[in-house]
Amino acid sequence: MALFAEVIVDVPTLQTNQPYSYKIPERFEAFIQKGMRVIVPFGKGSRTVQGFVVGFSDQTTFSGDIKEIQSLMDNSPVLSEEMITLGSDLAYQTFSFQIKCYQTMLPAVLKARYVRVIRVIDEIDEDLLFDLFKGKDRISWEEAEKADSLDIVLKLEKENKVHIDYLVTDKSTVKKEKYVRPLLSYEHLEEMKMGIPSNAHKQLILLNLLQQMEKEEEQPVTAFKEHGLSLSHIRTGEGKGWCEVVEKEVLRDPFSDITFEQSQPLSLTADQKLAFDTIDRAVKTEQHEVFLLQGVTGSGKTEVYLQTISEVLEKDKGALMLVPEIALTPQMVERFKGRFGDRVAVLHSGLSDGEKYDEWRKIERGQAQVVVGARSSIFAPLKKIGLIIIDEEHETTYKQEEFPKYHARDVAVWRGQYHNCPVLLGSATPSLESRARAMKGVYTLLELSERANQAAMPQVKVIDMREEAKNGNRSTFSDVLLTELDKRIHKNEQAVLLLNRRGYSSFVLCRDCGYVLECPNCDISQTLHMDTKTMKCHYCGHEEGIPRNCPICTSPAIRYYGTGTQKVEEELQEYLPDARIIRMDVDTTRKKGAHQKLFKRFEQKQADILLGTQMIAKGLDFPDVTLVGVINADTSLGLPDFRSAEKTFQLLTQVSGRSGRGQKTGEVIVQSYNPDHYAIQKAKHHDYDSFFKKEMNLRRLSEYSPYYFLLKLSVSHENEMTAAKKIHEFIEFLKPSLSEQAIILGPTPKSIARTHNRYHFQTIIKYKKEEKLKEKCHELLMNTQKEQAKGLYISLDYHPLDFI
DNA sequence: AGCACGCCGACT
DNA sequence: GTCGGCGTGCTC
Repeated sequence: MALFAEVIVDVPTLQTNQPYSYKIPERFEAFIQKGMRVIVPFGKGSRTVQGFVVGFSDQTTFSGDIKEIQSLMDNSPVLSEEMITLGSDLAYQTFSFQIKCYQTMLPAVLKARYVRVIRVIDEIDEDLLFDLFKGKDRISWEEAEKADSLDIVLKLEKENKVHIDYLVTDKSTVKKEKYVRPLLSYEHLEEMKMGIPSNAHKQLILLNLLQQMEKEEEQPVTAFKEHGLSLSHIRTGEGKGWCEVVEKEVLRDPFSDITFEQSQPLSLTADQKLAFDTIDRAVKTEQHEVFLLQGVTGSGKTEVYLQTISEVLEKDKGALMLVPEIALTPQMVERFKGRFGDRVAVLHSGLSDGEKYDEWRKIERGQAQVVVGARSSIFAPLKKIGLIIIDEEHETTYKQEEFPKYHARDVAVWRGQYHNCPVLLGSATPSLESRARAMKGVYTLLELSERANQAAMPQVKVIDMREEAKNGNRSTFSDVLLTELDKRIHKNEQAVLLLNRRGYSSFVLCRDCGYVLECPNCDISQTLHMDTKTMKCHYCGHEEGIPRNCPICTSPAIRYYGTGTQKVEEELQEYLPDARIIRMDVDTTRKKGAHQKLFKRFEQKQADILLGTQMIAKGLDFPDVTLVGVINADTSLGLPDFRSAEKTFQLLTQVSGRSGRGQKTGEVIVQSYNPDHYAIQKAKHHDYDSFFKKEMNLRRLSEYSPYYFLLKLSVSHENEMTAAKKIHEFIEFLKPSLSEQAIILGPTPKSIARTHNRYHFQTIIKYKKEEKLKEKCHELLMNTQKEQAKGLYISLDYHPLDFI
């Protein structure tokens, strides 16, 4: 047996971001395993913290006294060998702490909770005992804090009158249910009937029910309650030795009250079959390969997923499928549960922590082999993975914006390599990065170019809002859109209206010519800052005055652009008084399950128009929707982001795909002040390929991804000068190790330059190949530990998606 | 993070 | 003289 356990402790700092050696007490020798959570003493006092055992060793270089592990928190490991390695890799790649990675990979309930308890161990002053301890022998740290008596407590501790216990627990609760078990045989129970009073009806019922069971068979107490028996009735029987009540561990099933209709595999189109065969070959030969499945909206990507997963299950392996949170609709869950039944575990944000934990255990124990879920499901504890799918791979929600700032796609590829299994990226509108990789042969491209049910792609009309303005229509809606909406209401068909409100930044747009003010250096939109009354570029910091007239057409109608959903709804109701409208935005969907309810209402045709933001663009399948309207296509074009055209194209394509899914052909109306913009024109013609070509060319010229990689460095401090000085200093530190090719944008104050009384600055490094950059960044973080401890905040984001 | 050690100002 | 302020450095 190894002498020491190597433990990653729950102290998220750089200095402690390494394994610590602990002695293994004899009593744990037989039980301790890699990947278990342990409680260890840490630091000078008697503080204890949670830790993860990541390895064992027979010797240690540490010269000080080595402490012992205090206790084990698990009976079996919560982290597999794979997860231990993945966590430490992830920490390095994302500039994060190992402990944070492990915590992110596990259900929230397994995270440590720390409780400090003050316990009286010697005679103390009676008044004090009464005042502070209320006559008890212990109180919690929080109670003492509330009573403002921490100074007294610390004094008492010095005098050895009280002891402070550091307790480590977690929030994991295993749900238990009570079961009844007869202890007597049928005949024996029959005899018992003689002995009870004639008016003891409940007892008689109980005896009868017990007689219907085999001896020692178990039935839940709830089954007895249906016959009018309470727990106390059963307890009486228990007292008489007829039966006993036992507790059994059960898994919460969030879908227990829903029955899923069994669904059968559909026959595949030629395209689908080809895609299926190609992926299936990689599954069968256990080859790691990344596939990009590019299929137009409605081309049946999901059916390809389902059938490939079936093959994976045949091989006795598991499959992992990631979808964006908002696409995790009951419709989607139904399709998976319908095909694979109980073998599916679903992880989404609507579940309680306890429910998530149970789904996690179901996977861990091998009771579920198919996992469907949002971003963090990429860490699902499947032991043998045969396939990983990322649906809507272009979605930005796959990148976590908090530490660790990981991208699920990168983790998917990592796990795919580990398990020797294919990774399948699916989208109607792949990110430029993925498509470019497919062109270079890094990924294998598979295409589905036709809709599965032979339905035609919807007709897209682009309405020039400048013309509308010229004709005196200054409202949110064009005449054409209103007319078409009215038609739908009378034909008893439905419409979806998208209010494009991507991001929160404001920009200025010319209402006469559609011009958006751009940065002369960075080719991205400038953002309006009312505090300084200027236009600013978020990338390089360029700043200029707010234009009074359009620099292109000299019109004075150049102004701030943006509208709220509620305002739009009111306006729409005015124009169409008979329309039944469902509004979906953050306000109406805040409550748990509100989302589903609203969709259900729309599905049951209790409304004519579904008006909403981004959340209505994805994955919905309503056969009676024959019109999709995009109210303001320009909002996403004006984003201060070099991906604004790509995001606009994706959004328009996705939302157009909602129209004409049934038998009737669909129509799409896009309102814009920039009707000729290529993102809008290419979306209109459903032409991904030529959009890709055009956008790639622009990216090459403006030196952005996928031609360049990006790294974002953010610094903040309560003192503006310090923050500014430091970020310059850090750039100077990194610069010498960069090649000629690298380009540094900024530094610049962030759009919200001051939050929580801190000043934020950021800089973006564009580069092609910098072998030493990552290492140098780690060096930077190590060198600045002291300053970081003194309130200087440094954050590095590898492949950032967010520049605001 | 949290705690102890350590070196300077206003009190019993 | 001491109590206690929070600056600094370490935690197997």
